Amino acid sequence: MEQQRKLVEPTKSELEILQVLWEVGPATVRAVNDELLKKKEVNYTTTLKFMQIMVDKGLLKRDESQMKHVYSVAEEEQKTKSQLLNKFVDSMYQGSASKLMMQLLGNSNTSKKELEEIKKLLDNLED
Amino acid sequence: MEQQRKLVEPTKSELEILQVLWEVGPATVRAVNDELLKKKEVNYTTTLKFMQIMVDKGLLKRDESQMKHVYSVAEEEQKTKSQLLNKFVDSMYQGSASKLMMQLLGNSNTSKKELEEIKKLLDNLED
DNA sequence: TGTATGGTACGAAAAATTTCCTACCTTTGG
DNA sequence: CCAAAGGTAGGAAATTTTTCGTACCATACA
Repeated sequence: MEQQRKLVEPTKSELEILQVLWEVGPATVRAVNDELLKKKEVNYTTTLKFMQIMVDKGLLKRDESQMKHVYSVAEEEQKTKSQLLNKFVDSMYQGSASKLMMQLLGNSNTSKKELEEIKKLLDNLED
Repeated sequence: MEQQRKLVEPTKSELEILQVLWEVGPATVRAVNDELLKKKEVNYTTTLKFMQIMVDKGLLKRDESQMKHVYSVAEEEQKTKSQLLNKFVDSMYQGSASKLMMQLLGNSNTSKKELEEIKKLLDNLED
């Protein structure tokens, strides 16, 4: 049963699967599950079910030409991440990227090295 | 039934309530609900229930000395936001703030004005 | 006084998300 | 050919999150 367009939000678990596919590219359920297993206990059929649901929702595409179906993401990694980031900025910082930055800067977890990186980025952006 | 310490994650709905309390400060259920109503349809008792649950989870505190209980957040806004941001950066950008920045920069929603703001921030940080 | 109004508490229904059991199919190797 | 291994499909149970009905208490005021 095919589903609609309208920008489906991945759930927590679905996002984990997206992460794996972003990292390793198109893959079988087995491969994805093995990857997930490095982080937490999860049953093969559970992962299978999720990936089926995600196809249904339009989050993934599936190549069924082989018995071992190969799944890949339906949207580009950057597009999806950007959507999620936007939603995050909107809901947490009233859409203000610089407010988010301030948080990041006041954040001990953001290292000096990171800050240098960021400055470099901005400088390059001048052009 | 009082709950544990261990950094409870607010759910989507709980986060909405936190947002309101961050904005208006300590408030009654009625006040929070009225605020929520500006954004979406929501029943008074639903909001009440959430806020009770949140007290239980340790996300909110409650002053019961008056009949109209007054709720306030249990943790500082910045602390909570910072936690959530960290989790977001970790899960989406492998903990790299500069990766997140790049996303933000490549993002049409981030305006020139925002970028200026951010540069200013970083410059001030030099000291 | 007593009734309308507006609060809280509680439990349970409804919906969404997560998990897993079972049936069944295909491939592989002895 | 048969059994074992490893796939998919689908339904349904379990859990978590969300929603709401109802009971009950307090206050206000006609």
